[in-house]
Amino acid sequence: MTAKPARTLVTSALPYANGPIHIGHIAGAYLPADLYVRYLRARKRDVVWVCGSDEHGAAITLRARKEGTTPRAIVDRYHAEMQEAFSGLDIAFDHYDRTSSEEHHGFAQEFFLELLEKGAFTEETRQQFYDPQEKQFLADRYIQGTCPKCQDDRAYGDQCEKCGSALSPDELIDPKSTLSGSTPEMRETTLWYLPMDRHESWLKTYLEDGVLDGEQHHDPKSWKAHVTGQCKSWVDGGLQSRAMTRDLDWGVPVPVEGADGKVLYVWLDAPLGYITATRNWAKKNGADWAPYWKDKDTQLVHFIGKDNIVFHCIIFPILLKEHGGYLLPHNVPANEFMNLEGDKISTSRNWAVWAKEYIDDFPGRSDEMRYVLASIMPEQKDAEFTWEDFQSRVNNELADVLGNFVNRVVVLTSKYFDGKAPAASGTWTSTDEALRELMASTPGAVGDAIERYRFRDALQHAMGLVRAGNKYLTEEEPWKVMKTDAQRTADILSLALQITANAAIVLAPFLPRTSEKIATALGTSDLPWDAAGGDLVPTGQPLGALPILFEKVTDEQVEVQRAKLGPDASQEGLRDVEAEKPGTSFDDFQTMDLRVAEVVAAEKVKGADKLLQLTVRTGYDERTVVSGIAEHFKPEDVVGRKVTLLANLAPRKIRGVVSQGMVLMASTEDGSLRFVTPDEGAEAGDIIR
RNA sequence: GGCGAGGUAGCUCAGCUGGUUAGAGCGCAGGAUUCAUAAUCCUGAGGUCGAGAGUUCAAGUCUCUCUCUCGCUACCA
Repeated sequence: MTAKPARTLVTSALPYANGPIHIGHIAGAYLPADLYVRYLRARKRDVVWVCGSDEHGAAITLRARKEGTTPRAIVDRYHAEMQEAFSGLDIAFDHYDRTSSEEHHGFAQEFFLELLEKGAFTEETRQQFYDPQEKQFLADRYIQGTCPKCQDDRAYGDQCEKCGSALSPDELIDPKSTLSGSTPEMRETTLWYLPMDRHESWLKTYLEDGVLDGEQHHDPKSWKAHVTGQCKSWVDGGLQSRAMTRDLDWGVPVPVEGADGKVLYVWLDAPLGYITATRNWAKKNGADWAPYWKDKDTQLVHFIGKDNIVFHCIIFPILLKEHGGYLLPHNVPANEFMNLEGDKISTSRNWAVWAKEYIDDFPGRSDEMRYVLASIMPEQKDAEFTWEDFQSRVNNELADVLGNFVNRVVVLTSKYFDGKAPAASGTWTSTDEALRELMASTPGAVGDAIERYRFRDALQHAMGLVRAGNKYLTEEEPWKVMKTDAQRTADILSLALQITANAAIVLAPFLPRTSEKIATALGTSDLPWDAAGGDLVPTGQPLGALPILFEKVTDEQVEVQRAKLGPDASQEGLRDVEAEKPGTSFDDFQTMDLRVAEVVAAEKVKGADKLLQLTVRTGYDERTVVSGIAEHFKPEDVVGRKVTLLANLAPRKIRGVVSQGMVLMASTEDGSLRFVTPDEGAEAGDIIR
């Protein structure tokens, strides 16, 4: 993109509406987009930024069931909560939409039908069980019946757990739906697949050379290495067909006769939400949405986290191109992940800094969090947020360098020139000239960095101007010069005021609130980016009030925040774990044969990361058990241990090895495993009951 | 197991197409200074650029092997 685009459409990943927003989300896809868009707006470019809640998918229905409520209630709650979190951090979308809206359903269906007409999908028609009561087709796992081989009456549609034989649903005797218990009927159904292998050739050119339809589309070197790298590895590895519909009752219904109980796959549904959002933005603002998605001189940029790369760079582009008429992304500046206090961010372990809680605890201090996240943004590798680092950046950089600089300038001007911008003589010393050059070049440096998605670098440039201002004041010592030379003092402070005004402009994308406060203190409300680099505060302009820009973060505040991490203490030991399974019977329990066993040998299964092949002694035989614990235990750690064995589990071939039983493990909150070990004195072969 | 991205000063990170003594911020040590939110400024110490081998007149920067971290994926739940 050397030529300036006529307009830019920016999207941020649609956050999934089943949990609150934390700083990892913010630093990944929202703050960078916000910085980029604020900058473009300041440059008076035509830019629209859309986002919205992703409200479909199985995870939401499961959560609703667990909480005893409806999917609608879940998404309504999080839709509201997420908007609050974003606005608390001044993440200012032009439009924030949601995928459960009527407009989106209508548009997504229309889009799907056009793709269908154009033959973008391959159709596979087959007989599948249908639950008339639940009005949906049943995945193999949702059907239970009697195994034709061993007559066990709890065989699933894909496999009998008792004898281990692989089954297909129609082999089952007396099949039942596990959803309703009713007898399913066979119906003809169509599945739609996206055959991605058809698209390998143009994708390769698009990703590697930035060429699309024979034209230069974007500069591939401007893409981040990890984005291009991951995409190329997918395409080179050969693309597979991917199902574009799911059997679910919560989502965009497939708009085809006889497709009851089928919805569009979320990865078809969600990115189309970008387009819906743009349409709704246009409707709201009396604008035309089409140029933003269809005109060749529009630039399309997707901000996402690294886990979404393939969908935005491969699958969505395929859909857009197949449909025709739509633009493909010109850049996808995906960020890596943000870690927290030495560990991964985890919603379930409450190892996160929640955007909403931050604003509750630090009201009005969104700029501080924006600043810190921008300075440590995971642009090319994973980054780490710690509260100590937060404190040190806020105190040393924002309060001491920026806040104090502005304060010095305003106080000196008030003291010596009655609070009005003094008149400069017009002759500058070489020191002055050097500083004026930096002032002139800083907006360009900041802007270039932002346009290349180098936000930390941009912030460094902006803060560099402030640092230079501090140095200038210290070296020129206006408080001494004033005693002998009022005009020279006026020159110094005049320049310092221009530096302050320029800093307010280049920092505005990062620190919108602070920038406004500085403008007010300089007696103006209008500091346009296009005037940056030169003199912005006219002679004689009366200065306004300057509040303390940044309070220091205290050690106590840091401690409070750190103490909040991890399992919630107020819950008094109650954990947020999976709901209990529905009741079972004593008879059912009796079918399981649990025994104490001793591991006598262990080795890694070749070609598998997670599997250990164990030889266990039961007291009456020795057998092989394959266990998925290799990531947590080395073979030498488990030999000699007494374990709990589910002895009568149907044998099953795993990675070429027949496993005769299962070793019971406790799964801890952090995802690691512990053996269920009998107390001292229990011997191999002891029966557990 | 396959693939991708990383591993650079105590900490957080920059280092584009290979080129003289490897950089920034913080922290640390010493000094200057007082207009200012005990703030600011200067100077300094500090790195065998994950390990090993290779290509080259020259490698943090290219090639190969190994190792660790993160992600995708497979096998697995």
